[in-house]
Amino acid sequence: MGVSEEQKIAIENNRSKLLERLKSNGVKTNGSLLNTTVKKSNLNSNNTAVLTKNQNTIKDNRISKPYTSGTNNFFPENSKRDASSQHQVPLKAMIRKFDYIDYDLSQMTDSNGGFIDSSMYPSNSDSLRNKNLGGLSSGQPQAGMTFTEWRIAKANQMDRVGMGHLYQMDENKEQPEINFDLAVRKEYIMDDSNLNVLAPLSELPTCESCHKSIEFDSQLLAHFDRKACRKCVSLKPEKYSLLTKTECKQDYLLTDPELEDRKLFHRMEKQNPHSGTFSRMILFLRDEVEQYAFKKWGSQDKLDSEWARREERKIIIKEKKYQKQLKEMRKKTRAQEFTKKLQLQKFGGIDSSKDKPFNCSNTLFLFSTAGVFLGTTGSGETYLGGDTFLIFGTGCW
Amino acid sequence: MGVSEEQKIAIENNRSKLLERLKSNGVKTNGSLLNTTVKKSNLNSNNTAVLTKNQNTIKDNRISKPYTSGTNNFFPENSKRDASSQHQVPLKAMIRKFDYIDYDLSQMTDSNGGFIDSSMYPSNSDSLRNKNLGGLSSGQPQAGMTFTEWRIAKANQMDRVGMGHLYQMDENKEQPEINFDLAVRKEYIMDDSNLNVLAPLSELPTCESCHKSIEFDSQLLAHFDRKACRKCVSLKPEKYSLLTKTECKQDYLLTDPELEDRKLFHRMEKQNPHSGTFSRMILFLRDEVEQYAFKKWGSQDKLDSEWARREERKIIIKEKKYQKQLKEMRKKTRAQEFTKKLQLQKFGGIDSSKDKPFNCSNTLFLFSTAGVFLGTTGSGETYLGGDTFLIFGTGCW
DNA sequence: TCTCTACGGTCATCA
DNA sequence: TCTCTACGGTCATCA
Repeated sequence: MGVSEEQKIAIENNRSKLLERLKSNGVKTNGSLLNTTVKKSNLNSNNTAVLTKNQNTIKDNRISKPYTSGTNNFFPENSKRDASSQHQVPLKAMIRKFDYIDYDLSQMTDSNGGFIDSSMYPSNSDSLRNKNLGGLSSGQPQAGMTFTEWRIAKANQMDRVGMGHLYQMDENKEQPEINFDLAVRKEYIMDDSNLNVLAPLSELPTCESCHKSIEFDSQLLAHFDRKACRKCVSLKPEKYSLLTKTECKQDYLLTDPELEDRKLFHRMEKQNPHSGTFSRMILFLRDEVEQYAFKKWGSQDKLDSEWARREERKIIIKEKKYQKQLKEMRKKTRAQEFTKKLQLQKFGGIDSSKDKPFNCSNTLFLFSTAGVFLGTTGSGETYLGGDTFLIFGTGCW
Repeated sequence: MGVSEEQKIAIENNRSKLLERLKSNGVKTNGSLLNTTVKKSNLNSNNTAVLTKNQNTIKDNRISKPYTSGTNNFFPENSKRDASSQHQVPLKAMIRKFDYIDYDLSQMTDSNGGFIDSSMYPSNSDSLRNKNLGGLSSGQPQAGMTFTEWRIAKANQMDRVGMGHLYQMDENKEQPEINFDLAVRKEYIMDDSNLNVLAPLSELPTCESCHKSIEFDSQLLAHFDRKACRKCVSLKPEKYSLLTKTECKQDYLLTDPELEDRKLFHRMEKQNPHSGTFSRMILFLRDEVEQYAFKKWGSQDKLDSEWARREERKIIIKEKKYQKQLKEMRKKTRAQEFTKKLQLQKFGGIDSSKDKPFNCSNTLFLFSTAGVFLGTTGSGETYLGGDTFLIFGTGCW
């Protein structure tokens, strides 16, 4: 439908009102990082509001308060076992299947050629997802692993359920010079006898982001196969922050099947912050998700406009619903009033010429469903609440 | 919205037109059984048609050409191995897992207390669905079965994939006096040494429908645990006919999760009539489905009215879509015409006073989005194709 | 700082 | 005489 001048003005008004509201709710409209996402409640207005299409704003809404992967469970300073520092209410304990089941036959996949799953053997795992230690789909220690691999896999299990270290470290003990992060990369720093024979610095891989640090965020390394130092991780949330599954769906318009596809994204599971008995929270790496989403929707701009389109649509639908309810209400109220007035006229002594209940001051213009103009009602006719005409029918007018 | 007199007349017209069409398509509107269901194509009209609410008609549409369970695989006269008598095109062979896998570990259910599944032992199967032989969820022969039970289960497997008998019978051989149906009920007719010691007739159970026959439709017995003779089965399709899953969804408004719930309905699986490699066709007993649907929707009437409501809705939505397309088309055409005329006026020598392309003979009444009457356009103004006004806004008129 | 599945509908696609 | 899952959305409910 085309938009009249008057509508344009109304829309502009609404647009600026919305922007005001967003700002007052803590959403910044410049390029800096945001403290709040645009929540439903912010947009849930009864006015038909048009969303700003400013790219920065939309993008920034997406890169809102992130999960940083900086909370590194391998480091002693973060090794508090319970999550009470983050959550005021103590969480219910988590039920962890691998505590009492080592081999879950029900998780075996039917390969339609017997039940030998080549992915059980690391030497066979040539696919993208199996290539790295953190990506072993079950997170369980598997056959054919070295002890170090097993230890990492076990740590991943722990990470996944938010339980911290496999071997709890002494908090007072001084941090060893070679920390777990480096120990992980045994091919570089340890020989077969497990002695520390640190290779020359020039041969060590460095942070993918600053290309300086040789100490990596082990959570990122273990779960997402990315070598980045903790500093870069915390400084670049637009790349390294973690998103919940729900956020991925909302902000990047990904679907459940996509997010469930282990070949598409790495994932890290954590205890659900609401309760340990609830479904686990699933975290994705923004960088991976964003890359995929941009490809899926064609470009960042296309994703953004699709996002805006849907938000607008939501508002319009809400608006329509609201108007409908309002109309229903009004109809009902009028019918009640009408009945009351009738009763009063019948039984009371009201001067009906003074107090006609349903006279409309405006003339009604009657159209048939075909859009043909039928005529007008006389001024002062009684309006009984039913919709007696329709416009926008099939015909030409 | 209320309906004007003119609309009422149009609706009545459409209703009678629809009825004509339904009749000419072989859908009877009296109480007898139908040969055709009301297919989408029948209802797929561009007019806003109102469906008849005649209960018999709706019900009869539901009890349309049924799958009878009369094709009894236990009887020699029906023992043609392939389905070529029914299908002109030979079907592709079916892939049957149980031909090469005896125990499918991937089908094991995680009981969260180890993997001992009590339903594997018939003595433990006290639930409604496990109580009967046909209901063993996997259809596979299970541990602890007697040979007869195993034979029935095996026959069910065969039924399920539409492959007929386990032991093919000689078609020329005379039918034995005691047929398979009776043999199944060994507790009545056989002693432990498997000799035929037919019990007195008075002690045998009889058909649940006519209470006379002692020979039951074995398909119905095996899959649906119902003791009814083949005559009754074929005479009472409103009870004993079988419905595909798709039909259950369409006609009884059941959902996938309901139909997948093995505790709710018995089921029988057959080879997909389109191809053996497609997903198996799943058949349900109308009696069970109907009982459940009536309970689900409150009553038969409520189910019927819900069905009608949805059909009407579908038509209305189609109608709207069509009108929208039409309007789009017209708009486009007008724009093209307009351009053409302009070009002609510019370059040709047309008398524009005679041939004004877009003058509307009717006056336009302009409303704001708030429903406020703004005024009228002068007669003869040019209409440029955009919708320049909206009615039914928020205000009072 | 949540996740899953249900609902209503429609659809193509494939199996 | 088919079935399944995908899509878009919304929701309550429960976990």
